[in-house]
Amino acid sequence: MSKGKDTGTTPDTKQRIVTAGTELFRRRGYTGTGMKQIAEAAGAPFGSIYHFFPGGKAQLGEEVIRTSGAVYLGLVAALMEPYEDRVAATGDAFAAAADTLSELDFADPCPIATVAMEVASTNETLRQATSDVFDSWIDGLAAYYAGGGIPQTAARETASSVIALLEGAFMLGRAARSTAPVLTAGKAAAAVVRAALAGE
Amino acid sequence: MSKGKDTGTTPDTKQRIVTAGTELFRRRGYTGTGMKQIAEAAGAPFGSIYHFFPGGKAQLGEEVIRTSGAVYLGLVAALMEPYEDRVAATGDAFAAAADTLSELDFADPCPIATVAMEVASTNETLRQATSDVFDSWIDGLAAYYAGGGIPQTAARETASSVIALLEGAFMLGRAARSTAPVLTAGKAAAAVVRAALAGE
DNA sequence: GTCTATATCTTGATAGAC
DNA sequence: GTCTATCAAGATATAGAC
Repeated sequence: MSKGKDTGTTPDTKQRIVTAGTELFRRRGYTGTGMKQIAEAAGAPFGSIYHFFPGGKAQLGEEVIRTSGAVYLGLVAALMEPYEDRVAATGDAFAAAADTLSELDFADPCPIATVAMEVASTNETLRQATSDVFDSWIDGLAAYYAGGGIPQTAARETASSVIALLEGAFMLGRAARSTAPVLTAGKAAAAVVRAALAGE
Repeated sequence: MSKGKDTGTTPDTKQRIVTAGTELFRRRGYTGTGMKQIAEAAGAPFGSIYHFFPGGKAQLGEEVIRTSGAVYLGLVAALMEPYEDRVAATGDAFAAAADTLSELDFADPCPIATVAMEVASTNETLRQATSDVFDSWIDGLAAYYAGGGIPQTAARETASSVIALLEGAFMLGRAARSTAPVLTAGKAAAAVVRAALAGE
């Protein structure tokens, strides 16, 4: 899975490095995580990181952002699309997110949020990567809302606000070590979707 | 202003250090900012930082969080309380926030958000400080909404969601280098307040 | 209280044996 | 491809002259 052809013999050290990076970044942030910590957590020798990522920390960071972004796009789709009722789906998704938050012991349920804040004004390449990921999520969610009868532009605005609500609620919830802000945001998100369905 | 009695003779190096820390933290984050950078930006000798903050970076970080938290509590109050119409006030506040975002060239308009994400799982003292600040903002905004006729608990939930919406919109806007997510979130926030006023 | 010099540790990254 | 040793530069923090 790491390249075009996979013989099945590779232990895939590279994937373990990406996974370890994802887990550390969401707890300690991008600048707060060292390459040595990642190597150790991945059970990989230090030099292997630079073998697979000659571009160093920035290249690894970008791969972490883009791959976890794609994974979460699929997760959200799988979670919500079974629902016909867009309002109920939105509320339930926030309830599930609240569970995830406490299961992670208040590490960031969003794998790219902390990194996105850190790099927005400091690293143009990584900033663009986080922007692309957020865009893909908004597009996916907008398509789902549009399928429920919300006009295209309104659907995209609704999706943008719902994701903003979720990310902001994660921030408040992590700070307070409480799931309450996320559950409360779920009610607000449902109200936003309801208003959009009613045509503002 | 730095201690109990102020003779007026002090040049107040301490305040310049706190200001420089605030500005750097919102652009480069907590771990991404060095003590040397702060000293240089403050125009203060390096040793002065440890003179005023014997507790080092963590003590400075806490002071930055709590003081800028108090400042922003006052700002928001001054911005919104003149309005009688809670829905219009909320929408206009987001429009003003969008302006600030672009004026800052997409640095974080919220002085503690990036830091809050970084420290939530890594530094209990600083995490508590960010939690206290968010709480104070929610309390202040909740009182304003309650003054408009929203019942106590609903007012606090509304305030929590509005702040989540704002923080999340800042995140999306910074990543995209666009004010659109903030303006869009303003409409959603107005809808949330409107729903609360209508009694859900 | 101001400021410089420095100690100590950790970072990202590289070289090169195997 | 794997792994170790090491580099140069950065970090936080401290000591001590003034």
